[in-house]
Parts: sequence; C-alpha cells; structure tokens
Amino acid sequence: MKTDISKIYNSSEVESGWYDFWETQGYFRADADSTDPPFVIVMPPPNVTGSLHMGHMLNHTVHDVIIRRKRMQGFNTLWLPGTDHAGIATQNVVERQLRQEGLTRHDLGREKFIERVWEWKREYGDLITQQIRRIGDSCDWSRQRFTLDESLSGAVREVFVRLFEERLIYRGERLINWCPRCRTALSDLEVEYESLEGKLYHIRYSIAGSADEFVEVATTRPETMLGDTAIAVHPEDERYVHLKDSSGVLPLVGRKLPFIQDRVVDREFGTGVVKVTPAHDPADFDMGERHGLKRIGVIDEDGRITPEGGAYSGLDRFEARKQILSDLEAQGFLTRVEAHVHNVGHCSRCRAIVEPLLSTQWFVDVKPLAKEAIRAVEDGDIRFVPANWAKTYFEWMYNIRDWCISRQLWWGHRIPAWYCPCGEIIVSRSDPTVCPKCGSEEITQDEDVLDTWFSSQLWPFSTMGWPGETDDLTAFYPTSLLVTGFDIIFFWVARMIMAGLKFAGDVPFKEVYITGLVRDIERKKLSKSKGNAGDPMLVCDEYGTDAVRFTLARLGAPGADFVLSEDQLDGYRAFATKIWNAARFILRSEAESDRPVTEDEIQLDDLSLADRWILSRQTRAVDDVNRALDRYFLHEGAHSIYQFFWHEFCDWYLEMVKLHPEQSRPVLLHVFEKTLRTLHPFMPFITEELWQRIPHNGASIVIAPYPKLRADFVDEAVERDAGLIQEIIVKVRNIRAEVNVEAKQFVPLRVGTEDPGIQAMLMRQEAYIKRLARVESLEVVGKLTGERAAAQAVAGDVALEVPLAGVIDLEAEQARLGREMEKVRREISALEGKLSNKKFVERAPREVVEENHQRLADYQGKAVRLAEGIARLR
RNA sequence: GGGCGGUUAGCUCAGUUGGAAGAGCGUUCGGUUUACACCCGAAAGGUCACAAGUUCGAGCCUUGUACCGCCCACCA
Repeated sequence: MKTDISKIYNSSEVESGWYDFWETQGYFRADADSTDPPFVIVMPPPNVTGSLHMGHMLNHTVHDVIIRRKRMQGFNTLWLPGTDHAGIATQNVVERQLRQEGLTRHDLGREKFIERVWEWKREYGDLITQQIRRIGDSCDWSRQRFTLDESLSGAVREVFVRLFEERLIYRGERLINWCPRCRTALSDLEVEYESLEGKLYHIRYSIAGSADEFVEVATTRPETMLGDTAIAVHPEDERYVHLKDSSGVLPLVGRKLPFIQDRVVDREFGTGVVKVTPAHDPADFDMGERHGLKRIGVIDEDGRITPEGGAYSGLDRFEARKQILSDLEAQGFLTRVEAHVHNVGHCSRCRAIVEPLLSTQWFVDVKPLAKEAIRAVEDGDIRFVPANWAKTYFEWMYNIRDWCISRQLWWGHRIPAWYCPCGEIIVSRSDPTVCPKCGSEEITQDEDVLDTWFSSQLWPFSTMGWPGETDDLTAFYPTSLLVTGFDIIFFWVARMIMAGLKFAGDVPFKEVYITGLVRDIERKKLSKSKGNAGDPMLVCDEYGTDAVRFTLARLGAPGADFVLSEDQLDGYRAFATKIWNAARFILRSEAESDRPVTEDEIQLDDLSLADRWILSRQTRAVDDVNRALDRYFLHEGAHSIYQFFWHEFCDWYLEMVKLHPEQSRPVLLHVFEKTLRTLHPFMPFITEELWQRIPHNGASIVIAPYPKLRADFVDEAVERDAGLIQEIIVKVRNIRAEVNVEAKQFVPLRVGTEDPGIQAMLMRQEAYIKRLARVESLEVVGKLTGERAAAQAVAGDVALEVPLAGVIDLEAEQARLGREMEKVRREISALEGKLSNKKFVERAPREVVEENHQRLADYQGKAVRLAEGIARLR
C-alpha cells in the first residue's frame, strides 16, 4: 500500500506504469484450459498503416469496458488483438515513399517491393499497438495476430481452394470497377458515390439510309460514345417504334448502330433514346447481355483511350471528352448542353473517379453463403445491438452480388492459381511445379492478390489457428461479441458471418454491437487553433486517458452519433480530479487500524444513518450499472456511477461522515473501495492507482471481483429519513441564500411536524442538519407558532422556519411562499382531476392509483402548511 | 426511387414492459465551511418539431406532415 498521495491529480503520472504491470502479471491472458465460462471478443484489426483516431478510441473503450467487467466477474475473457495488412492503403503509403525517392514499385520489382513493405511494417507497424496499450486496452498480446501471418495466410489459401473446388470462386470477364490511379479492380463496396454537378450532353445520331432523319441521345460521358454498339429505346415508345429495324450512325466514327428495344429505358428522361456502351457502363453491359451486343473497350487501365478509339487513341479520358465535344460541336452533332447533377463513383482509397471496365477477374458467388447468413440473424443466432441494424444487414444480404476479389496489387495474399500454356488453371493448397494435365513446367502464378477483406472475413477463426483443430478454437469459438461501426457492416460483419458459418461451422459471434460515429470535433471550431484535437493521443495527453474513456463511454449510446467537445472532456476530467480528491480526503485520516472491509463483515444495525444511507444508495447504483452494462448501455452505466459518486458519495456522504469519522471509517473505506471497482472498467488507471493505496484484498483491481447486488443493503426507511433530512438542509440553505445570511453565521431553526416518528428521528439526527445547514439550534415542534421575523419553507409535509429577527423582507417572503403555493395548487388540481376520473381509477393499476392518492395527500399537507405560513406573515 | 435514423433546456445529448420531464456544459446569485475553485451552496430555464389517432393516461405506440442527416439503387 502506497501511502503518499500528491496534492494534484496528474493523469500522465498515474497512467504511466500500470499497463506494464498488468501485462507482465499476465492478467489479460486467456486460458484455453480454464473451466470458467468464456467471454471472447476479437478486435477489429486496425490497418498497420494507421494511427488511432477518435473512432477507434470509442470502439476500443466500448470493448475494454465490457471485457474488463467480464474479467472481474470471473469470466475467462479473451480480447484478441491484431492488425490488418490493408492491401491498397499500405501499398499506397510505401509507394508514396518510393516516389519521393524518384522510384516506382516497378523499378524495384515485386519481390524487392514486398520486402520494402515488410520493412516498413516492422518499423511503423507497432505504432498502433503501442497506442492501444496507451489507452489501456486489456488485450491478450500473447495472441496478437497479423493478417499476413503464416498461419492466417494458410487459412486464406484453404478457403480459396475450397470455394474454388465448390465452384463458388470463379474467374471471368465482367464489367468491374477500376481505379485508374491505383490501377486495380475494386469491389462494389469500395466505390463511393458522390453527387456531382455535371453536364448532360445531347448528341444527334443520324439514321442510316436517311438524309435528314436523326435521333438525339443524352449522355454525361460523351467520350464513351467511341464504344457505342447500339441505340436503345423503350419498346412501347411510340415516337420510335418505326425505327425498330433500322440503324443509327455513330457520329465522328461512322459505325452503324442497331436500334434495340429495352424496358430499362426511361421514356421520360431526355429524349427517351439511349446510347449503349456495354464495355463502360453497368446498365449498358446488362443490355448488351440481353441483346447480344458487341463490347468495345475504348478506355484502358490508365484511363486512356484505346486504339479502338481511333483518332482519339492515347488521350486521357477527360482530355478525350473535351476533344470529342469540340469535334461534335464543330460538325453540328452537339445540339444542347444542360447542367445535370449525377452520382459519380470514386475510389474509396484515393478518390479518383472510378472507371467501369471490362476485365478478367476472380469472383466469389456469395449468394449461397448469404442464405445461411441471413438465416442466422433471422433465427436470432446473432443479435444486433441496437436491433434495427439487422435491417441494414438484411437489405444488403438480400440483394448481394458477386464479389470481385482480385486486386492488381503486390501487397497481400497472392491468388493461389497457376496458369499453364495448355489452358489449364491450377488452384491448389501447395505450390504446383508442373501442370497436372500436360506436364508442362511452364506454369506461372496469377499476379494478383486478394481483396484485403477476403482475409479479414476469416479473422474470428483464422486468428485461433483454423484450419487446424486448436484448443483456442474449442475454447473460444464462436466469440461472444463483435464491436464495430456501421460503416463496415457490409465489408466485414456480413462477410464474417458468411465465412464463419461456412468454414468454422458456427456463427463467428453471438452479438454485434454497432457504435455510433464520433462527429468531427472541428464542427465546434475547437481544434483548429490547437491543431490536432482530433488525435486521441493528444487528447489523452491533455485530459488523461481515463477522462477521455469516461467521456466516450458516457456519450456513446449504442448506434448513436455524438459530438465530442472540449466542454465534455473538461467535465469528465473534473470527475477524475474529484475522485482523486476524495481519495486524498480519505487517506488524510489514515489509521493504523485501517483494513479491507468485506460486505459480509458489515453489521448494519450498528451503523449511523449516513452509513446505512450510503450503503443503500450504493447498492442501487451498482445495480443500475450492472443492469445497464448487461445491455451494453455504457452511457447509462457511466451516468449512474457518476451521479452516485459525485452527488451522493461526495456531496452528501463525505460531508455527513465528518461528524463521526472514526465510527464511519470502515464503511467509508468499504464504499470507496467498491466504487473504485465499479468504476474500474471505465477508468482503469486512476482506479488501480487509488485502489492500491487504500485497504484492499488482492494484487490488482483488474482481477478484483466486480460489485454485485446486495439486496439486504437496501433500506427504504433509511433512504426516506435521510431524504427528509437532506430536503430540510436544502430548504434552510435556500432560505439562507434568499435572505442573504452570511456563510459563517449559524441560524436558529424550528421544524414543525405532528408525526411523532419524524419528530424523534429529527431529534436523533439533528447533528447532520446543524452541521450541513449551519444551524445553531434546532427546535422540533408540533405546529409552528409563527413570528413575523421568520423565513419559511416546506419540506414534504414538514414545515420549517428560520427565526431571524430583523433580516426578513416580508413582501419578498410572501411572494416566495405565494409562488410555492401556486405550484402546489397546480399539482393538486391535476391530481384531483386524475383521481376523480372514474376510468382512471377503474383501469389503471392499483399501485399507480395508490401512488397518486399518496401524492395528493402530500401536496394537500403542503398546501395547508404553506397557507399557515402565509397567514403568519401578516 | 427505396431504406434507416434524428427533431426534448441557450449548447451537446440521455430518457424500454406508456404511469410525477433528466444530465453535462453554459447562465444568474452567493461562497477562502479543516478533499477538491477542475471546487462548494442556491436558483432560473422545456407546448418533448407539427397534426390527427389509440389509451384512464403518450416524449415513448399508430398514421400523416415538415425540416435535417446517413445508407443503398443501372434515369443515361
């Protein structure tokens, strides 16, 4: 037990040593052989390139609060950490570095480049795991994983091969999303649509064999016309039925384009005539399929016009657009240009405009997997918190489309497919050396790597050793809970569910907690001047990690966005300071005889009112916290413990205890110690620091038991008595403030009540009133006799007056009591109205009716006493 | 076009079997009371977006309206 305690709470000092202690003691390590019930979370692996942002910190706070409490409750907890190789993101970072050296990845070649990325990872990849330690996350570092670890790569390969064998992975030429900047294919999810102000160009296409007849098409992308292979109209559009069997002529190129009829054409839009470019537009691709159209690719992987584009060959796509427009205009084909807002797809990594391109890629046929995954959520095998996110999940799953998984990158899991000149494609668990079909040794491996999410989707079981049959899988799979943001429900959550069911034989987790978004702090213009208030490490430096964690827990209701502001952080830093100062107060009067006090040792009968009251209130607070946390309502749990600690323990109990410090010492120590345990999941550092300094059992608060409900500590009568005393104290303080009594002056107090029980109680407990309300003498009478020089108030059905000669302003006093009376009358008439309503009395539950009667009686008593008080003023 | 969420105190937000409107910050007034001025004490402040409905009773349930936000979608 440390005895010294600094006067000022210094968060960075408090937060510096404990993590190493916890880690070396092995408190965070899970035991696959334990017989305790497991509680398991796998950490959503952050990108190795990354550094922690506020979103992470919120997410990790939720994780850690939940997992620390479970650990204290005796679960065999595992929080498995790790990082993601993040294909495009990481490769971009290293390529940027190379560019500064005047190099491209091609200058290095594949092997050297990958070695370079690994070097980079070794150097910087630890940053984020250090940050994770800094914020106190209680993860099991002995089980840390990286998606490119050998065993995880083995899992990826196994899954690829199995899906290929089941024909759920296939290779084919499709229209895919292509990022010309990253030079890779993207999945649909990696394309982000942005509404942009563009132009709608109207272009005249003449009719073949007719001198003056023409149709007008509208397009936002004139450059794709080079790849047009048809003109489409709606089959029931009378304006164009006559063109059914004719052709149009492509301007500038002269190619003949057949007219086709298709129901997707919107007759209302533009002229109702659409140019069809199957190689560069998803809708046109589908039409091309339906009508057997030729596909002419006119834009290449760099976003330049291909030789198919004739005169425009080699031009950048946007340059070509300008050129084509000016040529069209010069030749009179461009009839009209109008402003047009439309959605443009951007690469989610580099923001370049995505090009729909015809390309041969690998795909997963996910529909069969989705079926099981939908069922798992429908059947409640997986529960979303909040529940409505399941709708988002279903929506996507019902409409799920094939997943393009190949990426033209070097950093990632290389596709385990080999090609033989004979045409054979070999997909295998081990690297082949010869073609099994023709025996050729000329086989070459596919150059591409897999989408990063292909490996992430296996995370809950690949990290535990799958496809091996490991103890960890037996002990910890399926995991208990996944905590993540709604932005990756499709990318990750849905795919893990599919993969888990398919390969690990069970759902990957039983519950999914969806966090909200931490809205940009800049919205409040708080950070601009400070530079980086959004960086959680800087925020933790400034406010203390415990305070930041508490703030996030307090504000982040499941699924709800919130703004993190400096005001909020200030408030919860003050909370940490408050805890510190309370501890200082307690440690001030440290005694030799101090020792840990367990609940069972407490003899309720021997205790003061204050002690019994705080035990009762704490019991309720602990119960509130537990019920809130059982539902993952961290915000409510944080609120309950905050209110209890500050406004009951500090504001009332510590003040009351000053009357009988020695007598209350055991309860004081007990309640404070238990409060620290209740708080520990939210504020791990300060609670450990203080817990170690006060009497306690055990080596660390990390493994101390989490407080449970002690129903026998709840005492309604005590709470009622203490409540009345507190109310009287507040009323006296109120009077003192109203009539400007100096703080140091003690005043006389007279309390009137005809209830002998209350009279006796007040006499017994008068010391509290005297001290906390600064009262010199307390007189308890049946009825207030009244003098003019008295300020009056009513607490419950008890009246009181402060007989202070000469200081009272009669008019003000009258006005004050009048206002009070007004309120009481309003309550009475509302309650009378309610209770005279026959239907209410008949149909409302008896307790509710009874309660209303009780309240009415209370208010009526109040009214009588107020009336007496007002009368006595005259 | 479809789906989801939001609208409660000056600000940021809580509010689950429907049963007396809450917190933090801010505001006003007063405070060197032996833990704490990152504090203490006292107070002010709300037609719960609007409208109908269900109910004895609605911030909460139903329907509609308005505004704001997000997601999905092949009107070029």
